[in-house]
Amino acid sequence: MAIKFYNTLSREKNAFVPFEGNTVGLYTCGPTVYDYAHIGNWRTYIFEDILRRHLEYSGYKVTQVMNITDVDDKTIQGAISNKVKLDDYTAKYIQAFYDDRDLLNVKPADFYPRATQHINEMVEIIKSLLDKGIAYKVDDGSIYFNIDKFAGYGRLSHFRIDELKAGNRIKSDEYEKAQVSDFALWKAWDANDGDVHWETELGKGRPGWHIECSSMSRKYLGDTFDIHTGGVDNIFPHHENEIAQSESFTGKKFVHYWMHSEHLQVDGRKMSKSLGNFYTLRDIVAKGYDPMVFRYFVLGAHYRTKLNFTWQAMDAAKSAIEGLYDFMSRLDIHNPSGMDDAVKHAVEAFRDAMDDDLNTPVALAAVFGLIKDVNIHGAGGKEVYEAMLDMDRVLGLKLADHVSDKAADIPLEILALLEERQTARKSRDFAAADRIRDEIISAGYLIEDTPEGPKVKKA
RNA sequence: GGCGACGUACCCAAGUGGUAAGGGAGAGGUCUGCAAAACCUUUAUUCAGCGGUUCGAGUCCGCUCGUCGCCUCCA
Repeated sequence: MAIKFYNTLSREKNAFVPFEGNTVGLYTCGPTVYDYAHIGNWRTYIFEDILRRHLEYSGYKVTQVMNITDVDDKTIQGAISNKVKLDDYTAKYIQAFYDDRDLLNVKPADFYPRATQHINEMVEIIKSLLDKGIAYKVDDGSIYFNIDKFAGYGRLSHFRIDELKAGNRIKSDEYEKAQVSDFALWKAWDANDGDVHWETELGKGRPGWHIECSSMSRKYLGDTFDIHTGGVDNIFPHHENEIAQSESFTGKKFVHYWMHSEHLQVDGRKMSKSLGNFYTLRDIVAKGYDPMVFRYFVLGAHYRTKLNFTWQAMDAAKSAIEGLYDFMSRLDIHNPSGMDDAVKHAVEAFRDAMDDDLNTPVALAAVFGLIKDVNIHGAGGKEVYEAMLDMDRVLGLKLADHVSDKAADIPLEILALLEERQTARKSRDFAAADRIRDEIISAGYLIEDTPEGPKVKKA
C-alpha cells in the first residue's frame, strides 16, 4: 500500500509521490519564541515528528526545516519590558524549546533558521515583489502585498477575497493599507519597536511574519518542495500568504502537499497563548507525568481530529503506556519465541495504518494486537522485541528503554529485603513478610509475585 | 453574517456502504498465605435526533439540535 496523505489544498487524501526521487523536502512552521511552547504547540510538533519518522521509516530521505520566529510584536515587547536585547530575550525560549523537544523525543529538524538571520533573503523577495507591482509601499514606509495581484489567493483556505473584505473586522482606519486584507511584508520602524530594526534598501524596519517562511523555505528547500505543515490556524492567513508571496516571486508551484494538524483543546475550548488557558510541558512534568505520557496521549487520536486535553485522559494514557513498558520488560530479548506470524501480521497492520494518512490510533491498536497475541501464546522473544522496536522507530515512545534485566537497576539493599521476605514467607511468618513488603513499597518499588518467584520493579 | 469541522459505550478514540478497532475505567476469573502486579474473559442490536437514497448507512443526501473552529496574532 502506498502512502496517502490528506492534502489541505485538494481536500482529499492523495497518494504521496515526492517531487524528486526518494528525497522529501519538509517545511514545518515553528515556534515564536516569546514564551514557552504550550502543549497545543507540541501536539503539532509531535504530528510533524511522526510524519517525518514515518517517511524515513518508509525509506525516504527527509530534509526538515523548522523556522524560529524570533522577531515579531510579542518578542519585541517581551524584550522591551524585560529591558534586554531581543536576542537575549529569545535565547531563553529557544533553549527551552529544544529542551522540551528532546524530552518529547521529537527528532531535531535538519535546520532551525531564525528570522533575524535571514533579513537579506526576505529583502530580496520583497524588492522583487515591489518591482513587479505586486507589493506597494505606503507613506510610513511599510510595504504590503496586494492580494488582488495574485489570482490564486484563497485557494488553500477556500476564502474568497470579497468574503474576506465583507467579513473583516479590522478597523481599517488604523491602517494605511489599500485594503484591509492586504498583509504586511515589511513593517516600518516606529517607537514601539525600540532598538529592534534593520537598515535595508527597503528602509528602516523589520520583516512581516509571513515573508520569513517564504524566504527560509526557499533557501533550504528550493522554490518548490514537497510538504508544508502547521496547525490548522495557520491555513489562513499565514499559509495562504506564503503561497501568494512565493509563487508571485518564483512563478513556480510552491508546495505539493499541505498538511495541517487540528487543535488540542483544553476542557473543550481552544487553547492559545492569548486566551491564557494553556499548559506547558513543564506543567505536565510538574504533575509527575513522564513526557512520553503526553506523546502517547497525542498519538491516541488522529492528527486531523480535535483532541481534548484533560487530566483524566492523561491518566488513561499513563496506564496505557505503562502497560507497553511492562510488556517490554517481560520480553526475552535474546531467544526467539515462534511468534513470527503474529509479528508479521502486526507490523503489516501497523504500516498500513501509518500509510493511511498517519492513522496512529489504528497503528497503536496493531501494537496492542501483537501484545495480546504474545500474552496468549505465553511469552514474547527476540522477534517480538525487534518488531516492537521497529514500530517504535515511528512512534518514538522510547520502548527500548524498558527492556528486561531491570534487576540491574534495583539497589542491593532492596534485593536483600526481598530475600529476607522470601525467608519469612517460607517459614510462614507472614506478618514479617508483609512488614518487609511495606518497607520495599515505601522505598518506591513494587513486588510482583509470579509463578516463577518474586520480581521487583520501580513503582 | 461568510466559510468549515465535529457529535460513536462510564471516559478517550478508530471506523474508506456490507453488518461497531484499540486504550482507560468497571465487573468476573487465573495466580497468590493474603494482597499487589501481571494475564485471561467481559462491557454499544447500536453510532445526537428526524426523514430520505440503497438489497444494505455510523458511513451518502436533507433538515433539526448541540459543540468547536477559521474569517484578527495564534500550533
